[in-house]
Amino acid sequence: MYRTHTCGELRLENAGTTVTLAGWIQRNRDLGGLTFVDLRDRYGITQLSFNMEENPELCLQARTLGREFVVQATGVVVERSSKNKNIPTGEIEIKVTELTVLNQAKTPPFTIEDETDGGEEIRAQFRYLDLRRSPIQKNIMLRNKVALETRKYMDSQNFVDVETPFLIKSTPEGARDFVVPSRMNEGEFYALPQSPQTFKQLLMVAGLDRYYQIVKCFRDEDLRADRQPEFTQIDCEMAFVEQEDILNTFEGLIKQLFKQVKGIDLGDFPRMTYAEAMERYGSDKPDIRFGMEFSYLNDLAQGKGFPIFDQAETIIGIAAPGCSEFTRKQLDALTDWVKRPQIGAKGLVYVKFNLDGSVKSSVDKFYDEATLKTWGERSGARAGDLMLVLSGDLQATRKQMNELRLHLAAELGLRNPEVFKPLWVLDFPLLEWDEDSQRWHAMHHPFTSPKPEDFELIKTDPGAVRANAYDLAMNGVELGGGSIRIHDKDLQARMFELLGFSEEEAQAQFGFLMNAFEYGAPPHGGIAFGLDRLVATMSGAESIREFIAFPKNNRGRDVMIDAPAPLTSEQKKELGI
RNA sequence: GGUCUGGUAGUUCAGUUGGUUAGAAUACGUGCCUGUCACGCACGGGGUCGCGGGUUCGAGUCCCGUCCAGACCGCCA
Repeated sequence: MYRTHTCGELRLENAGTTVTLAGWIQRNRDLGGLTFVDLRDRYGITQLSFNMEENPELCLQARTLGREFVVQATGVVVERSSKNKNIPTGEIEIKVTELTVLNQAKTPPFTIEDETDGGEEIRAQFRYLDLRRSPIQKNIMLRNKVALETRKYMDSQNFVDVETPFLIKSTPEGARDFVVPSRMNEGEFYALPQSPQTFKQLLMVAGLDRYYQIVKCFRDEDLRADRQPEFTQIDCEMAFVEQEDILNTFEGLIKQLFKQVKGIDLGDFPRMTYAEAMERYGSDKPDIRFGMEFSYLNDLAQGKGFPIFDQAETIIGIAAPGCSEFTRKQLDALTDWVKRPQIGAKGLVYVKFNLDGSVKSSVDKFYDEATLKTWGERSGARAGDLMLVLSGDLQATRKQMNELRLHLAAELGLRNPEVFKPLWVLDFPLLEWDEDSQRWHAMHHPFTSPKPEDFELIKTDPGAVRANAYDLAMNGVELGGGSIRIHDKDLQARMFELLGFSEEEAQAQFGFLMNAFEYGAPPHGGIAFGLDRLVATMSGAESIREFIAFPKNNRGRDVMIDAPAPLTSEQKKELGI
């Protein structure tokens, strides 16, 4: 037996018992006559003690233990004469009588401690060492807990876990596919699924009624802190449901997860239409932990001789609480920030509502104090607040102001990682116009059903058609989204037509689905949550990489195994590529 | 495809206006030390300043190119 206990469980009440522990050497403190060794495993750290007078041979051996050696130690649990209040095992130590080095270790390239000295690159390269660190292990275990509680909830709601294939067919809609050459069908390729979308719909046609899967999805697109080429979804589909049923079922899931995993009661989730979210926050995933909502100032700011505003389609202001004391330097920094190419604003107007009641703005030349105060009233600015105003084309200005709002809130500490504010965003547009290909694209995917009452608009004003599609946003992050699907063959065919598919193309690519719809497809709908993002959000983190055991870097490389890598010419020949 | 930031000891970083032998902390090695827990003290080894080119009497420092890393825009049904 390698161990009788873990390194995290022994307490004062265990004193006097003989135990055997096994783990990694965290640190070695050689005091001359005494040597203390911290032994670490997943569960914690326990101190081993060695005394030169009592057992010189063993003490000399202990001095040779290097960082990350794997050792087994047997000894008696004793109360420490000087205790360490900072760790749970700090009242005891093991007076070692037997010590075995199970494996030696090279000095690791960075310290295996909570606050490591290693940078991202070196930690990625030695990911198995980074994973020894407690904060990362906590993330991985949190992920496990979320997955486990998800399965419990889904099971309690009668969902069936069904595996769907990874080797499927490439489709032109949506993200780029990862492709896999077929050896047995030379010149032909599988694609890895961007999501199990069509399969879960077929499972509804099959009568499985309630499906879920915690499943890898693959998208060959550029990476971000919150985007990996392979990521995990909690993928779900239900038959004989309306939107309301789905929202309730999965509001229940997220509530349950926060309750079980974080001990947090989220309460009922507020709802907002897409149109309202865009109007009030300029985002389809607004962070509603703080205010600073948009106010539209066209009627108050135009016609007063300020040409920039007079020529603008939209003028949007937000009130930053308590920021009237911002210095010239701070305001310049904000202006530079919005003028960066990534944001692309032309400039930034400010209005300071000073605590003494006076008003100072960068456009005092054009607007008197009374006018500026009407702006303040509309935006809800109070004495001590700073109003920031952007103008221009409606869509661009909303987008810019959204970025500014989030940036400023982060600087002001308003994006509190301990606070969780879910929000259902409803009634997404069915379609969006794509300038590059000069055609309509499905905003969600081509299987999303339009709202019946907007149906007639498909011919006259496709962009105005709303879909039975919904997202769950939390703290400015899109946690998941879904829709009620089309289950009628003719409607699905019309949708493909609208998206620019010829009948032949539609049949070739999605014929299996439309054919299935001819054999009794029930009304159905579903949703999918990004597990990586969900877990990161629950931890108050923005990057999902620390919640994935073996993530890719920002160029899609695994720097530990050095993938992707070239194939040998023999392999390529065999694959016919 | 683009924007920005960075690359100097094993690691994290500093390096002034271009100027002597490139530093600190930590890690590592050796020695001393009986209650440490980021132990302490002393000594020591450790550098292709990412790579290539250019300017200059002289480049870690300036210029051009390139590679790598990170964040973002585009992209992500």
